[in-house]
Amino acid sequence: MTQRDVAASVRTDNGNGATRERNEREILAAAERVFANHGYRGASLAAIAAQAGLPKSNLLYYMGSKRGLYVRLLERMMARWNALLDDISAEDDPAEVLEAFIRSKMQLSRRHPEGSRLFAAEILAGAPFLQDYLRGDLRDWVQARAAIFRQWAERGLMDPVDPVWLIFLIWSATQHYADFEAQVLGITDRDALSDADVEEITVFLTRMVLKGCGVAPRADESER
Amino acid sequence: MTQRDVAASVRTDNGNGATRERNEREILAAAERVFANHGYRGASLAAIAAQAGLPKSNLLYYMGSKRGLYVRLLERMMARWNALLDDISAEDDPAEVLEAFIRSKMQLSRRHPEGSRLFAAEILAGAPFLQDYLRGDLRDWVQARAAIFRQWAERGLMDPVDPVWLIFLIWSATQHYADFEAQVLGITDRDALSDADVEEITVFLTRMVLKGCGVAPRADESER
DNA sequence: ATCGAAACTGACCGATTGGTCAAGTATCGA
DNA sequence: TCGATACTTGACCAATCGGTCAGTTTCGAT
Repeated sequence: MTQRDVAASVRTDNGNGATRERNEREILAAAERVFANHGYRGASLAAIAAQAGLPKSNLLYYMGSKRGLYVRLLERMMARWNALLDDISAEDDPAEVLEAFIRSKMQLSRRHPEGSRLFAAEILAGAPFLQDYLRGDLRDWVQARAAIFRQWAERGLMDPVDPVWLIFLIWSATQHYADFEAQVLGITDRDALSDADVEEITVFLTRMVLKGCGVAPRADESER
Repeated sequence: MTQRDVAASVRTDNGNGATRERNEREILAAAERVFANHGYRGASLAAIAAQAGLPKSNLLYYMGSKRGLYVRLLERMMARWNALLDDISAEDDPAEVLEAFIRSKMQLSRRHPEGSRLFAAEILAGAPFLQDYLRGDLRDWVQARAAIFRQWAERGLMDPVDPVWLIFLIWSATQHYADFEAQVLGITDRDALSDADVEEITVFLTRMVLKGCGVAPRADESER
């Protein structure tokens, strides 16, 4: 962006790229909802366009094709995911790492429930678009963490549980509140989960996991 | 079943009702696969008919409509689910009950992965067909169990964790291996989960849950 | 004022959707 | 052998699908 362009977009909020940016944001949000509810095949461009308040032709003008739109949404969700995959080392405190892991995963589900459900629908369908990611980057990430968990176990900092099953346990438990939201709300007779609910669940899951695999709680987490 | 139907199926085992039975079984199996992969909207009768090896017209002859077929599959899955919702009382041993709970849920996901994914897709879509079930029978069942868990906690048999979150934890962790099978297999580089894998995961989850909420293991579960 | 590019959209396309229907064939008890 | 019932299926339907395209409007830079 040149300095003049910046000046232009400051001058008027519908400057050069602003229209495109706004419409794309609207389309992506609408598409995420529809794809999350009905999966790739079950989603229709007409439904997405209606949600976005745009003609179908306009939607295709920006996104090119249904497949392109879907892939773009998946990539955005994977980027959010990768953003919280911080590095850890065997020197870190297991309790701190596990709690941060659970908490950040829980917040991702909380902040992007539609994206989480979109991902879930993709996996349910057999991950036709994400095969390479699962067998590549994500597998590497899991194996790296697993190696560190094993070192912790050797040092007696936690029980010698299978690290991969442990990671799956944390993933499933946290993702549940986004993917199965309809079930959670129906059974607990709620309209929505409050921030307090989410915090309570986070604390519950953290305690279950830490105690379950024999990790001593953090120092500042007093017994009660 | 009417009296005439019973008489007919008793008379000859490949008699009148046998053709219907065989075709319906084939159709239901095919439909479960397709609905599980693509959800209600994403599934097409043509795809189901192709999987079942029947013309689409024949499929509709037996099932009446797409909606009717889908509802029938959901009801079949709920029946399987209800079949393992045995009654428990506060006098039972918490460790035994929790282990049986985890084990039977794990086996349900193992034996009927497509049914499990079908259910998951229905919930992902906002449970349009299962709202009443979730807010009725299933809620009652959860609340009944929760009451017993609380009694156990009062008697010091387990930590005073929120029973509902605990039930959701067990549901999500067990269901994960059916619903996210593609992810599990991709990350662990497997073609399928073996019986030994499932047993290992079951033992892992049982130990995590029992230890996590402070339940003493069963007497015959020796320490090692 | 004018020009080029970006944005926009209704009309339209062939393919697929769930579903109907009439015209069969198969199988059975009588 | 015969009528009834269950079963089978290709042809067909209106509606919807993802996508194309030509034509128009909008808008900033000159």
